[in-house]
Amino acid sequence: MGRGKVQLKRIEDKIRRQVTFSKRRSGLIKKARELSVLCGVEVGLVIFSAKGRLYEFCSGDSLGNVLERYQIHNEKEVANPKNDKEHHLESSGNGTGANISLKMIQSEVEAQNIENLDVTELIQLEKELDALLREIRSRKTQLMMETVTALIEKEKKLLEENRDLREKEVN
Amino acid sequence: MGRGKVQLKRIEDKIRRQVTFSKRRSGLIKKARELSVLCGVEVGLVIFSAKGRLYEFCSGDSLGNVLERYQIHNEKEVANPKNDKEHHLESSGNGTGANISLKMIQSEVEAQNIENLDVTELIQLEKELDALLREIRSRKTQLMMETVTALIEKEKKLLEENRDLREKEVN
DNA sequence: CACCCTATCATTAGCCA
DNA sequence: CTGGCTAATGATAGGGT
Repeated sequence: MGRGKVQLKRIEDKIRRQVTFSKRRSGLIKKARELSVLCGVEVGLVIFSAKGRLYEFCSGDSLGNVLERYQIHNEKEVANPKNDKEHHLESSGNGTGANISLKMIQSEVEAQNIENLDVTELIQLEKELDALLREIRSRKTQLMMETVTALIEKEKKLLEENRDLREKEVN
Repeated sequence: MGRGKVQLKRIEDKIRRQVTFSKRRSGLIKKARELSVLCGVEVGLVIFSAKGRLYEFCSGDSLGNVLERYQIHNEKEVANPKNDKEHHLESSGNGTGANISLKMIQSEVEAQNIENLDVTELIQLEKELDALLREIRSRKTQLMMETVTALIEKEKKLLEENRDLREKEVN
């Protein structure tokens, strides 16, 4: 396809490879979806980008058996931080862009049933969700770093305070 | 594709559906192979036919190989935490799987100049490094989570101790 | 079913904004 | 990097063997 014939070997140019990956990845996922819908079969697809990013497609549940491992993997990345956010991380900056976007998207999704959205709207929604996901991941790391730093400082202070109190007790 | 435009819904006619399944299945697998080769990424694909027959494609040796990575990865995540709970951020790095792999790879790379490796060896090396990178990223997250948990617990203890000491002082 | 053919539709490589 | 554009290749529905 395209202007030139395709060689069945690794694309050496980094940029071209990245672009091709992006295009063909979505194409492959589309094909997988079509196969599962048209033929009513279960399809599972996982793609690891060179940078270790995971892209996946899954048509049904029984296949979830196979892909469960990946979902477990995802849960560890997504679910765990969430718990701790409620637990301890909430002290740092909130009202972030992610939160705002999330609310906007949630209301958008609630406002009109997804079934009623056309392709353009779905693509737009998809983009927003993708961007949000990236933002969330980045934010997650940032928050965890801040939390660790804060906790270490707090620990230092408490240790000092503690030492002082002990000294007083001795006197 | 083909003589008629395609509808994005299940093909009702059994025969047509079966034929389409057969054709598109091979097409999908071909696309998956192309993506993995052209872009040098790992792709895993499983297709369950209506009768439960399994068709699969994997960029490496077997689909299990790709999935195995996560199993191994998960086992390590479950088995290791005990060792590292005591450590803080600064005291990381001991005989983890990642380190062992790293040493192996480092010695491998040092032993023979990269320039002298052939494509097969380079692909193998690439896979190892890719797997290692993913492992490291996951491990990073895990360690940070553990660190946060440990620090929170330590903070609790210190606060209690602190309170006790203050009470003593009052008396 | 599997393979062959071919008109048509679908995907995409290369470019550019 | 993200999004069109277009030419050209690639995939495939329908039909035959």
